[in-house]
Amino acid sequence: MDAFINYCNKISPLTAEAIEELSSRIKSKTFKKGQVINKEGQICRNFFFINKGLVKHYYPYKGRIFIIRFFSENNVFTVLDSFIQQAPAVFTTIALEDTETMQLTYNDIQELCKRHHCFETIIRKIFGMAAVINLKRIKEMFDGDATELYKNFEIENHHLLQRISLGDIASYLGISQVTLSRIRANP
Amino acid sequence: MDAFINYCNKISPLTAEAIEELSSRIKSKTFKKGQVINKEGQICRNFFFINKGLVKHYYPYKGRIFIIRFFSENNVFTVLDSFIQQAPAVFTTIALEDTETMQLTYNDIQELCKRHHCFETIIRKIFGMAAVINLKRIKEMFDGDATELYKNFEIENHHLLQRISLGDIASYLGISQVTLSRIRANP
DNA sequence: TCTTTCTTTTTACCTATGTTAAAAAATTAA
DNA sequence: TTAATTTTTTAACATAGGTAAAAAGAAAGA
Repeated sequence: MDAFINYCNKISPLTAEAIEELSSRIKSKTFKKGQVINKEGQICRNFFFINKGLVKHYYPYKGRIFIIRFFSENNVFTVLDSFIQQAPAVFTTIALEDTETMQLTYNDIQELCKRHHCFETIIRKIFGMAAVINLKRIKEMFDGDATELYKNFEIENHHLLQRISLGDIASYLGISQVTLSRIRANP
Repeated sequence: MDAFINYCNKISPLTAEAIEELSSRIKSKTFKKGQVINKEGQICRNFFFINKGLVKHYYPYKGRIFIIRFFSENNVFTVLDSFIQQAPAVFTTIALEDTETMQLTYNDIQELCKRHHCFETIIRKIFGMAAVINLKRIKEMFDGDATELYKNFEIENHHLLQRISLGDIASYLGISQVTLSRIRANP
């Protein structure tokens, strides 16, 4: 829990009262490797902070899967569209490793934002950063051919390279496993 | 200006004081068709509301251009990454039609957020929506082949179809003009 | 109205990447 | 350690869509 409060404080300072209320609301929850955290069609009612582990967030389409993003320790995540609109998710989220999280419900976030301006500031900044990250992802998807996409991924996600399978990297880049294997063979 | 206040109030109510301060800070600015609003490399210092007109937001890469998004009347826009981080933009924004906007500076937004919790709530929601829209765009980019991408675009942007050139639509979909022309020929 | 410029379509050709299937390698379980 | 399962590589083939260039059409300026 301290890790999350720390994470928040780095973004913008929390008052003592906000920390107290936050602490009383936040709950911990762990997921086993391979466990579904939120399935498509299901409303995502929680906002997570990852203490430890790795998660993939994907879009199942015509039998293939397309990975939107990976989330790892010391980051927040939620099924953004589903959470914000409290509507069924089009994405599925599953744990790629045993994962420990802290969570706040939709209602917790609403109440904390309403009661503590300092917390609303933090959420505003988190949402802003999420928008920027998604924007960057759109840009990257345009960046040239499969080889360039992979080179880019290697640079941007160096720290995760060994933890993610080739198949999942291919799904993230929107190319086939075979193509990615070819790229690795002829660098 | 009323249009923007209206837009805000629909998201979450503003107090009278917030409206007053907002009114005193907001400025109007118009752009001629083809005029650059913000160029890559340049820091975007403003947050815009479009009263009238159409804008394209693109990523110039290796001689080609890739359009991230179109913005039209009754919507806010800014070069999100550049604005939030006050860092040089990687995108360029230009007016596709004569465009009338209202604008607030980075500093205006910071001050308004700090002084009026109600305004911070609105910005939080706007950023949240921006993140969701970008997420949706990522998803759409995975949606099948060029033909499906175009069908999708036709549905989602029906109201803009007649205002955007074939070349720009192709740039938005990440396909060549020739391919799009082929698609239109063989529906 | 005629000319110039910009946009869209068509044609021809080529290459990157998808698909399917099978072999090889690596990881996990027994 | 061996067996079972999963992941990665390799090969052969098919094709969607890219590039370049020219023709046709539409819009803008003189």
